[in-house]
Amino acid sequence: MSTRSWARSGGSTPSAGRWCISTTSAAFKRERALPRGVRDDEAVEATHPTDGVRTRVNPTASEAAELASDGVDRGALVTLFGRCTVDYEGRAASELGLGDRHVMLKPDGAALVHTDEGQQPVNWQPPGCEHDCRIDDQHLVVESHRSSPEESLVIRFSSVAHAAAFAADDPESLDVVGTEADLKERILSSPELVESGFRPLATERETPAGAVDIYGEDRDGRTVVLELKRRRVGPDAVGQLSRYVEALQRDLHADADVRGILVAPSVTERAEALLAEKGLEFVSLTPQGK
Amino acid sequence: MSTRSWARSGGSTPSAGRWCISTTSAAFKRERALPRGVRDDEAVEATHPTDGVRTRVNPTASEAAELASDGVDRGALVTLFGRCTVDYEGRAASELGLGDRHVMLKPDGAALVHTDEGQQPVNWQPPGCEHDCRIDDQHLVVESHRSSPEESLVIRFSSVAHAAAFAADDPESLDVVGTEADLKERILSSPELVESGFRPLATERETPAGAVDIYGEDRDGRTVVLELKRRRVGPDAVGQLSRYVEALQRDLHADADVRGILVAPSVTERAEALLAEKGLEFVSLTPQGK
DNA sequence: CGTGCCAGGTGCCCT
DNA sequence: AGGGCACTTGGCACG
Repeated sequence: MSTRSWARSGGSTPSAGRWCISTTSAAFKRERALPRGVRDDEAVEATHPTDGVRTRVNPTASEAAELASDGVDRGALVTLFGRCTVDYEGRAASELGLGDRHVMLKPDGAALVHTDEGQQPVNWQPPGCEHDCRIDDQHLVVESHRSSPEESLVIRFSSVAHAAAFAADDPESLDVVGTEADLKERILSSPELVESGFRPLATERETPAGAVDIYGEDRDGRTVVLELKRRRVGPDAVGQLSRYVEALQRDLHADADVRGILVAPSVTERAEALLAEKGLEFVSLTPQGK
Repeated sequence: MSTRSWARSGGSTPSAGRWCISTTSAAFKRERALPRGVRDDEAVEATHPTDGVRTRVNPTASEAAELASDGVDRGALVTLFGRCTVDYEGRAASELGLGDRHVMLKPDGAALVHTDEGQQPVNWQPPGCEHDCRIDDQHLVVESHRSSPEESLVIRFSSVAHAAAFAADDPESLDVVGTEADLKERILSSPELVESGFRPLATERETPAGAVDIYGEDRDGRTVVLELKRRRVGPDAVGQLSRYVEALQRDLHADADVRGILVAPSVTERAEALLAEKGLEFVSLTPQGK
């Protein structure tokens, strides 16, 4: 009943992963023709473009384990819903008593345990894990494990209300607008937004303290360091800018006059006080038209 | 077809949420007796302890919308799998073309869109949203919306391969070991781990720059500020400690001698350089027995 | 509600 | 593999 993740052994490139998944869809249909001696509350065959679904309601532990193991083996996205306990040990350790949760096993090795509350999973495992679905003492046990760091997630079901395996084909990638990168582009194409006469000279300029977002000169030829934030900032951003300014002052000359400007939609009160204390400046700018 | 979230209107306390959900389970059973003129590939009735599951494979858009809307209304955890586009607009904005994804709508108003890759959802909405499941131009459209900030997530399905609603009862809370709080407890009960003669005087002591993790005195009566981190730290933590030390030096007396000690498993090279530069110290400690 | 900060943060890019 | 940092960060605790 041990399982193997295609996504890991098949290669880490997205295209390889996608290929696995599209073949999975066909494999699903072949599999369905086989008599398995199980109740047919599985997925009905469909001509739907999105095919490749295996489902089971209130399965036995064995049925759930078979479906989950098979799905993992085929590179499907597997979901389980039922009453379970969850134990994690790795960078930290955690215990979670019996309750109803939704478990998702991804073909890239990620595992997610969701309760009915919160955006974040109550427990998880990052991509790159091995999913193992087995029967232990008549119950379904799902274990996701990885090395470096050594981490293991063990989900013990007392009952499974639903098990499903989905063959997913997703060629698209997300396109986001309104990030810090957009703010950078905006400033580079319209430097006067920072102040009249500002000339950007480099981005990601390296200093002993790290890379500066935008490095340039003001109208008087003084060195200017910009730290960009896409949202309202607190003291941490001031510390970051301060480190860069100090590093550049050391790096250039002892008497170098380096201006540091924090560019963000707004600053908190404490951050503003820190800015004043360090002799740093602030310019209000937002990524997009907002 | 508009929906309403029980978890939001019913109150924000966990116990209230749980009460809603347990009643939901009963409501599910009542509902199931009603003839609805739909194919019965829904969940079979079961005596299983984890009950309250409605499932539909390859539903029509209307069937999926009905199941999802009904589930949301009843405070269930709703999942959809199918081919869809996703548009988000709020703090930022994003577009995602057609692909197979898994959508989860939680009774607390959270929404998650997962592809077959990655631990993180490709799109999401935090708790507190209103989920709306409707038919638009023959297709299922799910919209999760919230105000303050104004944010909306729109999922347009070209086809739905699977729809499900789960009544979840989860009375347990997660117990984690190995956090910064554990490290704090460890130091408070064994201050000599930091250094011989160290005496903690306060935790979360307020300074103009923020609250100090542990505040105390060394064997010579000098003020000591501890900044704790559960894992290996970078320059940010040094900046944090530095801010506290500077603030305390100002706050006490101009000539106050304040020591700053970073307590963590280890530090990066650049962080170590920053520590030396600022005259701060480092003590290696880990939350648990690790 | 905003401010500040931890998190098993995750993800991305770089060396 | 490790470092540095952005993120629609999320989540919590506190004023």
